[in-house]
Formats: sequence, structure tokens, C-alpha cells
Amino acid sequence: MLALTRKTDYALIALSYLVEQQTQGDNPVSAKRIAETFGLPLPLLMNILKELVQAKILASTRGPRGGYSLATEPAQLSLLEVITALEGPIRLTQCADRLPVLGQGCELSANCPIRGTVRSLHQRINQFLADMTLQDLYEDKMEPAGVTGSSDKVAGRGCACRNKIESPYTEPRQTA
Amino acid sequence: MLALTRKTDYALIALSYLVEQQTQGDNPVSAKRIAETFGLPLPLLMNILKELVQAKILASTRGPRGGYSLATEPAQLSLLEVITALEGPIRLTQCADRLPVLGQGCELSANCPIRGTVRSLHQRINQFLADMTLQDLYEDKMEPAGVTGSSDKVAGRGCACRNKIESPYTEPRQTA
DNA sequence: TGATTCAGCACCAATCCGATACTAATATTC
DNA sequence: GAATATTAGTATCGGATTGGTGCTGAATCA
Repeated sequence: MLALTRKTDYALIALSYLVEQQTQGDNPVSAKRIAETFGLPLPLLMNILKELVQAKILASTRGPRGGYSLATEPAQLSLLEVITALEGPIRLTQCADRLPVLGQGCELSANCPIRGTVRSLHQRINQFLADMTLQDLYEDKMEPAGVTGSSDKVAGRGCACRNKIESPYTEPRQTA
Repeated sequence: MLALTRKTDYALIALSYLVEQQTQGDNPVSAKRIAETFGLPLPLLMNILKELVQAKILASTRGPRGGYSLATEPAQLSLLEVITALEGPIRLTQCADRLPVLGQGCELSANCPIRGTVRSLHQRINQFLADMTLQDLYEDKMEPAGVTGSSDKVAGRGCACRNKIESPYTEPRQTA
């Protein structure tokens, strides 16, 4: 569907928040706090953070006052790394990232009528994601992008963040 | 997963083939012939072609010697239209195409830490897809793109096209 | 009339995603 | 050392989406 999963959504939100907190010398940050701040489901968020630790994007500390902290400089961590860690390598189409070797999975190979285009699109998206760092993500938050939205087509689904930002430790999930 | 569906894959292959056949004055082309040429599952392909007709991207003629033909100039048909027709509007993330109106689905709205970045990425992809036309897709086939593949990460799945291109009307699907 | 081809449904199986639960391990605090 | 806070690991589950099939009807041509 050409869409990121909600896992990636949550991860980017959490990472952006970690940059902020870390900038303020607040370190590490527990999963619980992140979940409460943005109204994310805690168990799911924990799964995601675990994966980010395994990918060495985050470092974790156990025990009271433990939590997660960034394992990399925000300016060194690309969105591509985050997405790849959570969703696996991007492949627009099944053969997007194949080398054009005959017999290697795609028998059409060089004759495939859409190979070039798909590969081109694939590379552009990859490039953009590789260039965009967590630092950019954080700064983007600081100065919200202008509304260039030519969005006449709107898909109706909720946003990833379900809560208002006020202060941490406010009650999430009101009486459903 | 940031991937196109196989439906779109098949559609692009079929459309590209239609341009080719139409260029050679061969018109219309039956679903059966397309399916056999590329080894695609006929019933599925027919579903896809039906959807493209409903989206007014293709025109259909019934009866013997009937089939599908392009309803638009290849240079006027963008990939975005094709993808949108088959998969619905692209939304990288749930709030990607929302206008930043408070209370409208996402309560974080202007405070959402990743809104700007996601929106930016979303627009770039949209723009690329809107600029790329079926004509480009077809020409791309003519001069296969060079291997710029920095693909150290390869996802192992089959290619959309399961058959060799030789001539139409060769037997598809050998003894499985 | 009969063959060919598309149209419109309805359906099914497999996969993936979002989400939860439970137990174990580790660190801090007292 | 006991209690507590927090992450690690793993297993599971329901539901949506995707890939794919089947059946019936309608149009067109010979």
C-alpha cells in the first residue's frame, strides 16, 4: 500500500522524543513514560523499543531509573535505518532490489517492462530516507512544516499519536 | 511496509504491454493474451483490468476480438493515478495527508513530533509518482536502467512476472 | 446459435499487522 | 537480601489486507 506501518510511526515518535529529553539531560527515558506522553499502547511500544535495541539504534538500562537512550548521534541515524530495522528492507515491488541477473528469481529480468521505473522510484525513496536523519526529524518538530497539502484525497484513519501532549505522567486513555 | 501491492505490479506490466501493442496498431488486447505473455494468473489479472476500466484508465470491448485498450494518452497517465485507482490514496502514515486541523483525527496535530517529516516524505513520493507517466514507464523498458544498485539488503521473493517473454501465445505455466 | 470476451459478485486461504500476556533477567533502593 | 522498577524474550490472538479463484450474466461477433 505504499505505507509505513504503525510500528514505524511509533518508533519515530519515540525517537524524536528521546532526542528532546536527551537534549535536556534527561536520560534514560522509560518506555512507560513515552507511552504515557503520547498515549501509545505500552506493550506494543515496548516491543518496538526492544527491536530498536537489537538493531543497536537504542541502548537500554534495566532496573529502577532505567529506560532507553539513543545509541547513536541523532544526526548520524537515518530514517532508512529505523525503517529497515522494523520493517525489513524496503522493496517497492518484489524485484525492486534485485540485481539484473538472469534466472535470479525473476526470469524476465532485463526484459521486465517495469524494472527500470520501479528501480528508479525505489532508489529515490531510499535516498530520501537515507538522507533524512533523526536530527532532521527532531528539528522538523521545532518548526512545523507549512501546509503545502494538495490533499484532495484523504484516507480516513486515526493518527498514530492518540493523546494530547501536556506533561508526562498525565493519565492516558480516559474512560474508554 | 512501504511496498506496492502485486496488483499494482501486474497493472503496470499490463499497461506497459498495452502501450507497446497499441504502438504496433494491435488493438484491443485481451486479458488472456496479457496473462499468457507474462505468466500472470488470468482471473486476478482480469480483476485488476476491471478496476482500471472503472477508473477510466482502460476501455474495454466485449466479444470475440475484444479486449482492453488505453483510455488515455500514455504521456497523460501518471503512475499516481494507477496506484491510487488500485490501492487507494497513498498515505505513508495515518496522518500523512491530513490537514493540520486540531481535533481532526489527530489530537496532537501541530505538536506531533513527526508530522513535518512524514508530510515531506509523503509529498516527495507523491510528486515523483505524479510526474512519472506511463510513457516513461514504457520508454524505460526500451532502455533498461543502468545498475546503480547499492543493494546489500535483498529481500528474497519472486518477481511479479513469472514467465519469459518470447512471443505471445506460448504456453504459460509449465507442468508445475 | 454458439463461441469469445468482459462485468459483477462472492468467496477463500494465507499472510501480516496491531496488540496483549506472561515469565525471566537485571538494576536500584531501602 | 527483599521489594520494586524496568527491560528481555517469547508466544499468542483477532482482524484486516492481499493474493487468488469461481460462478453467473451480459455483450459482441461469426
